[in-house]
Amino acid sequence: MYVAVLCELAAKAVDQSFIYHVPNELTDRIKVGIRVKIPFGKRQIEGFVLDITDNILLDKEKVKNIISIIDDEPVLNEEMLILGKYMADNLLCSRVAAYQVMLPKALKAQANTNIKIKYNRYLRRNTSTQEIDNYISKCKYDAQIKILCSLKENDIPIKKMNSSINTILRHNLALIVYEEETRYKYSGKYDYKKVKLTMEQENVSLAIINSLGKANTFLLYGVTGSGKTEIYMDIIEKVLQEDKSAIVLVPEIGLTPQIVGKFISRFGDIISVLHSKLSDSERYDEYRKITLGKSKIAIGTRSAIFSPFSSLGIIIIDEEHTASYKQENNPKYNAKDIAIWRSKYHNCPVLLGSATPSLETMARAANGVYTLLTLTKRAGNSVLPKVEIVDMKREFKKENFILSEILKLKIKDRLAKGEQIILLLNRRGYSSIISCKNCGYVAKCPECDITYTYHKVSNNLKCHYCGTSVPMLYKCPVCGSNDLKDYGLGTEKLEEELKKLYNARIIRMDVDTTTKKGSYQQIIDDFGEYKYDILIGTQMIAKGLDFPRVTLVGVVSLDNSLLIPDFRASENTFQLLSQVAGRAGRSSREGEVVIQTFNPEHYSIKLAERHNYLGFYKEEMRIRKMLKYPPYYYMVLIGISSSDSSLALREADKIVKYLRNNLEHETILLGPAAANIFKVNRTFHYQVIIKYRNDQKLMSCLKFIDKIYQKNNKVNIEIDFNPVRV
DNA sequence: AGCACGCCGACT
DNA sequence: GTCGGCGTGCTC
Repeated sequence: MYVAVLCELAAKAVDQSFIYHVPNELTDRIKVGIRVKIPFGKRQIEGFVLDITDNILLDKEKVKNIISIIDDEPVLNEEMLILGKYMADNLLCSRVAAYQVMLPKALKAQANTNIKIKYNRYLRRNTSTQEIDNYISKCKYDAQIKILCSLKENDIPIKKMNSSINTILRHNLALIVYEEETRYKYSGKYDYKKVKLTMEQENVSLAIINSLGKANTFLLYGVTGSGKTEIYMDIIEKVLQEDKSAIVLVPEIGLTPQIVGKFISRFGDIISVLHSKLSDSERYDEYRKITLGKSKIAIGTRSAIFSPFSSLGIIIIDEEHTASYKQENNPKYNAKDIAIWRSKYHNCPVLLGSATPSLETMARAANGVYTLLTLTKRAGNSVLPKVEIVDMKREFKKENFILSEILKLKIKDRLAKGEQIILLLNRRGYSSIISCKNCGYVAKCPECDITYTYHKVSNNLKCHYCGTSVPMLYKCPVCGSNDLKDYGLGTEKLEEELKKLYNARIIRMDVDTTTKKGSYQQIIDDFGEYKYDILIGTQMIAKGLDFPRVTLVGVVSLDNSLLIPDFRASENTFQLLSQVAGRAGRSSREGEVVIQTFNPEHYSIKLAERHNYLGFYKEEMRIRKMLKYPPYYYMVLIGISSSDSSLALREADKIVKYLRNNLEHETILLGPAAANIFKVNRTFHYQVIIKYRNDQKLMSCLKFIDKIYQKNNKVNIEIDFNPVRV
């Protein structure tokens, strides 16, 4: 017997199967999808068995024996094997990289870890209670009697053996059993009560329930607070009745801790929770619950889309517009695409939910590619908060550099009333942007409508889409002001300012206060328990939070978001504002939102103020069409990097030339241009953007380029299909 | 990826 | 004369 083995090495040079002979004593344990240990050159590595055969074309002298078998049961099932091939072909990643990303660390090839199943030891009754009572009546040891009495009712967990237990075992009254432990324990609240769906919710739910068993993609467009989670659970209940399983993707489980509690309360212990804050052992346990059939529902972040259920009934992607569904390193997959692929494999629907759908998704719904379902009403009787826009240009003249007059007053007012405040400060852009603090003018590339980035070395402004540059500006071309500099305001500075102004309890939440496991939850819990008055944070606090005591949300600086040199800057800003607005006033107390900006007239702000998603969609689509951006055009980004800056640029030029000569004429090529982050760890990054509608030659050209640069160890290239951050 | 082979410069 | 630099090529 011979096997085709895919070795663990992610290098594309070895992304092919290698043939090994299986010694007779191992043949009955070989299955497709298991891992085996193999000799590879002078080394010993692991690999996945892709195929089993008795006939090989290779010279039998050359074929080596496998060393050992690692798994009793396959770690890759048939669906995963096919899906990995699809990913490799469509994302231009190696097959191993595709398989590895599907598996928890404990099951990856050459995991090199010591992640083991944890067993708990129990003492279990092995005879009738009658017989135990008989024994007790004759027994003279209190320790034994105590154990036996509770043994009549329940199994007893055993940490250490002792003579009493040994005696009980010797008399055949009990036996030792081992049970698998799941190390992850949900520690949140269980205050969920099932509610009756409204008419509107009921109709949406029914539309999807009626199409269970068919591969169809739905967009559920529903305003914040319209009770999408209730609908998800209603559908899942039906799916479970049909003995099928469900996957629910959420942007970041830490952001929506309540959802897990709701699901456990309603469905019990048939849930696997999968997210980035789990330890490797916890993740392994949650994953095992799925493969063993103990779990019927997986709730998790991006990679939970690979949950290996044998029979999927529905895939739900909540907050579908979120960028985190796209993996930014290899393999650069989008969980939405994987969801749709799996829905076809399992014949089940995909449900994409959002209050602010991505333009791509909404456009597909508008074209009938996806089925559009709408929720217009907020559940309960809460109303959307009042939004107020503050022009920071005027505030600057009054020397209010951080907080505007009105926001200061409102904070004071809420503190006096014993209500809570959330202040949002966007993460600063990594590149330096030139905008006028006097009139709001922003330096942008006229062709790409992308903010220019200031480059210190060459002292000029560059467009990192098309690569053109203009001289540095010192005077605003609109109002003549000299105040063009980029000012930076961080969460720490804001905290300082607040401490100066108020006697309030302030907590800060950003990347460096939340890296530790559980610290995020701690902050959320503390704020929820009113241990603080003001929560300051980056956009991570915008999502999914639900604090009834919060009545004021202040967006301290919106412009960082608006000015990011990305064609989705407006879309992201609109989504952020809508998200934030949905946070305030979730209870009976009415909420208010104050937005501070230098661009108060910007359409994404104006339309967010009026909670007008469809208006924003229309306006943004018009611009995308004009500038030939997605969803009107598809996009591919080729990143070219090298420690030698001029070599990288030369190769990038070569790539553009090659593509220009080989792609369809209507395909648009932009660049090479300096990437958004030009220099990282002594490597210089350039990028080329391809915009296309229907280019039959594209894939083969990209495969060709990919192959060429595999052999080049001075220049590295990366290909990103439909990038989410450009 | 890693390991060996191989062909040129600076040393005891 | 040798030690070691890292370019190229192979791994069933």
